[in-house]
Amino acid sequence: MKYWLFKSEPDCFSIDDLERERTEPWDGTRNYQVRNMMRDEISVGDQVLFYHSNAKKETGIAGIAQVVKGGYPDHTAEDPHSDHPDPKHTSEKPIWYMVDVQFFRKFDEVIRLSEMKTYEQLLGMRLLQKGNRLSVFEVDREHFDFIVELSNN
DNA sequence: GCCAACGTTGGC
DNA sequence: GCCAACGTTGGC
Repeated sequence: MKYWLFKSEPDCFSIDDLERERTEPWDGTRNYQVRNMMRDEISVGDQVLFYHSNAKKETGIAGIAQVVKGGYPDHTAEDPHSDHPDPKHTSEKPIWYMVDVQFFRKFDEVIRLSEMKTYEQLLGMRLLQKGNRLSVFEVDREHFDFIVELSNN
């Protein structure tokens, strides 16, 4: 089993939205590195830290989700009215992929980015490295476990 | 709203 | 293949 961090702007889609919907396709990713992970690496049963980026109040990790469907073509790319259409993507030759995630748990309090920066144990996390703009990346188990512990305090 | 750090595009 | 210009991300 692998661990991941998925970023979402809460104004657009938050942990509360996922809790209400229960399961959602993580569509709209238009970055090749993320595409490769969606297509090849993220699989059913993997755990996901749900990160609120660009949040008005609390930027940080808001809860946990679980992958319930592995990579499959992101058909929203075919829809000219979607947020991120791509005419080069077709159902015969898909370019973009997505996975389905299911709500697992919402943290009582968002674990803020500013708080995470204070823990030596998390310094290696990609999230805390300068210039990191990937919206999806793998998380080490130790970092995942540490964050889950923080959420229980 | 500002701006640093990327990623992508396109001319050459 | 290089690289400037442009667009996007995302913290602050």
